[in-house]
Amino acid sequence: MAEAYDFTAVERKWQERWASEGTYEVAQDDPRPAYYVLCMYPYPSGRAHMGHVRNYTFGDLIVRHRTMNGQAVLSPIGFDSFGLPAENAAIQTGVHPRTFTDARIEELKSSLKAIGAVYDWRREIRSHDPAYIRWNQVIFKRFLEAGLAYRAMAPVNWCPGCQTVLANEQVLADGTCERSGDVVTKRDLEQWFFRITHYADELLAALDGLDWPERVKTMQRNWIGRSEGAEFDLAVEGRPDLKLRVFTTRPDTSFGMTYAVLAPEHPLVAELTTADRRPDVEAFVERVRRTSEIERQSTEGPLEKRGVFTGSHVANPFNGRSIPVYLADYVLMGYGTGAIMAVPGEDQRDWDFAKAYGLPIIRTVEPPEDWEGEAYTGDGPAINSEWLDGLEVAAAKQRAIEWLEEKGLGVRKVNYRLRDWLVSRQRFWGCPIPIVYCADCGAVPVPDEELPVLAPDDVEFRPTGESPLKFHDGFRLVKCPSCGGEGERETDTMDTFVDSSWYFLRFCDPWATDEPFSPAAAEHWMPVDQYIGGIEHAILHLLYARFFTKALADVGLAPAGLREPFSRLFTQGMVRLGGTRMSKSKGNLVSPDEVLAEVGADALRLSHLFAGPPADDVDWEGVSVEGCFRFLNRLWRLGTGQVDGDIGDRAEQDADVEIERATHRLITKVDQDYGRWSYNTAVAALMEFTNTLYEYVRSGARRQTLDEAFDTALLLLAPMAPHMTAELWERRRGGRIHAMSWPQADPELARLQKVMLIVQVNGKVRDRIAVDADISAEDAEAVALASPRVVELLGGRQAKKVISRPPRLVNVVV
RNA sequence: GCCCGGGUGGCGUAACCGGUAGGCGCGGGGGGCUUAAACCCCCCUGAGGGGCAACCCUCAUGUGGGUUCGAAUCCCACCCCGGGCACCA
Repeated sequence: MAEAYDFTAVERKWQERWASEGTYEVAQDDPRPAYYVLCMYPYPSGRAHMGHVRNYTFGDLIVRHRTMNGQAVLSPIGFDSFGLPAENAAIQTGVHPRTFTDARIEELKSSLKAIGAVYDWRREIRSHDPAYIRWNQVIFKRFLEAGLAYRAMAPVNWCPGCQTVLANEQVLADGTCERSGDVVTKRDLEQWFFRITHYADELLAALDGLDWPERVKTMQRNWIGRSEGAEFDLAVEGRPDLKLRVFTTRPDTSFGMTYAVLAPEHPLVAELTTADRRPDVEAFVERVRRTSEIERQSTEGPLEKRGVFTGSHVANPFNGRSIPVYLADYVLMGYGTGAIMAVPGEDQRDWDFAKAYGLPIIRTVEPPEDWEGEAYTGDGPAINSEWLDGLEVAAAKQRAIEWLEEKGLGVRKVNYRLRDWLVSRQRFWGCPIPIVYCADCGAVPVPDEELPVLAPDDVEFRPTGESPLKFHDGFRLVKCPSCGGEGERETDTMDTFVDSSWYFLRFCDPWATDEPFSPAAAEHWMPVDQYIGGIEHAILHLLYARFFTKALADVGLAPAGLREPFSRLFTQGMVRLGGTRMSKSKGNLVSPDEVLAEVGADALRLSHLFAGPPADDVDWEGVSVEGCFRFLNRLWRLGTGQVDGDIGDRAEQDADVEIERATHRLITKVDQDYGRWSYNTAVAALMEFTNTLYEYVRSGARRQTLDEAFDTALLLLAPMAPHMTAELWERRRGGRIHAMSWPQADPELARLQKVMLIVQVNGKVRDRIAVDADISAEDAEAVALASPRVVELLGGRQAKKVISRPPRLVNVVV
């Protein structure tokens, strides 16, 4: 029966079975403990790429592993199906984005099935599904009612490539668009925002309790950027009607302020500019306005050109001293009050500016004696600060804030770098914002019973860069829901990150028709126990989803106690090729389909798992598909009796007991590895074990021992290579391997009984002696000293010291 | 500049709590099977040296120091690679 493994037939057979038997469909009333595994909502870009395969292999493996461990595992999937590529395709080909998108979804679905990933397909979600759109719009309205959504005029990020505005999170540090790479410009537009800043403190504090990679948490902390300090007013000299409010994190250094600075966009600029300074100031403001955001953000450029004196002076409330007011491009209107007090002694930027403009510098913190730098930002006693003198920084801060509050001059204040989330997008292929504008009533929400607001199909896609909705009168011109007068529909759609901010909740109850999801279902499944995705979403998606979860709980749509969506997050590494990221534009894609055709799904999955630690990037060039394929075929031959050797029934001998013991050690090892995401070493252990079984068969095996050992290995491998293990199990034992219980190691059997004792002399290995695993320190020492090698090396000398660490090691020091 | 990761054979990786560095796989070499090749099976494979041999010795985990009986692992300094943040007052 020399039957080669026919992966094509076996994979098809089992994929059909898993689907037809509904193996991974779960219900809320399942008595087993609930467990929720989720891979990040994929954008349907067609056939899966290697990054997808890696991601979904991990996800699928966990689903199967947890199920074998007796849990009711919720494993849903859906498609983040709104977005620009479909709209761009429509402009190029005239095909409607829905047609385009649905075709891509089918491709991705068939890819997922082809790698053997299993889901509760009944729960599938698509963002562009009218039912999903409806609940998106309802959520928008609830946020609006709760004050968590609002419309405001603001200088916003405009991406000329995407022809839409972007959220701050979607603009990279270099001022380019996260999606298209175009340079983002600023525009003043009236747009819709979500008040994510309302949750700034909670979003920050709750990070501590999350089992997430520290790297991701740090990135979120930086992004939220909390800083504590004080806000207070500076009286404008000669203008009792004006005050200049500043924010500082260092109120303790206030006695050292020697000038103040406004952002060029500050509303008081005109008021504070004196007649003789006006030409210079206006020229400066004009120049800054023309400067691109990137240039302005860069630290480059001569400081002399980056500021200008206004001609006005303000009073330092701490000592009444008069200080000049400047404008500088490095002060940002969007943060704090858009104005600062400058303390060059303790802030390097202020120091540099003071040097450039010949402004005085007063130190208010005593630097260490060996201090050779310029501005000193470290700890130390206050100096030159009257009643703060001698206090350390933290105490001086508190004292200064108390003083400001006592005198009614200012308040303690916390500021965040985080801005509200701009959700308007001037695009067609997204969820319409359910608002009608009326000359009399203003912005009126569309009544719930009229939802969803759906984009019309009879639109023409033209490369004008503007949303076709703007030119579709049938869509745009409507009656005001409030007064019945002439109204105009909002033609902007929502950021697609809105869709991915609550899909994991909808998965709990995708059948709900009266609400986005039933709170009871969310209560049952949420939070997601294991979330898996790429590090690239560290800020964007993961921060938005956290905000949504809190906001939905607060508006009563989600359980009140549900504050965080993802208890545990795993961020897998990227798949690269030849050192660079695989991408369509680079033309360096390795298609999973080709690999699938050559070696099948199990070998492809194992290749990803074996390639290295899941959190690390992998270079596909170094991935050994062959090795995994060979391993599977070796396993197949062993499992189907195609290995030469002597297998018979007999009484148990020492060699058999050794195999039994090795089997239990394998269980311990592999089980541990599953628990710590160390699949590469789990695969290595299974390979090693298979090699051991080959030797065992060659040297004469006891049938029962071999079968138990082999079947245990199959069980351990079942989550990783589901097709072959299912087939072998059915042939050998009958039934479904994935319905079996996860093997349990017998600790007594797993324990080694004989160990190699390493004998060192002066830290160098000089002998190895087999000893009992439970040998005492004294016995180990005696054995070691009796070793001929040791006796020889000692040459009659007395050991100065003997370190005995049974059962592994004895070190003889002479 | 600051904050995280990471530098181990020809390559990808392993070594979990300071205790045999190199397990697994790739690649390479040798042998078997075969008319032949592929597949498959077995053995060898860090570098250098010694021995007829079983074996033995020395060196080796980015570099340089340190702690320790003992360091890939801990500490200090430095170099290189990857990632994040970077006028946020």
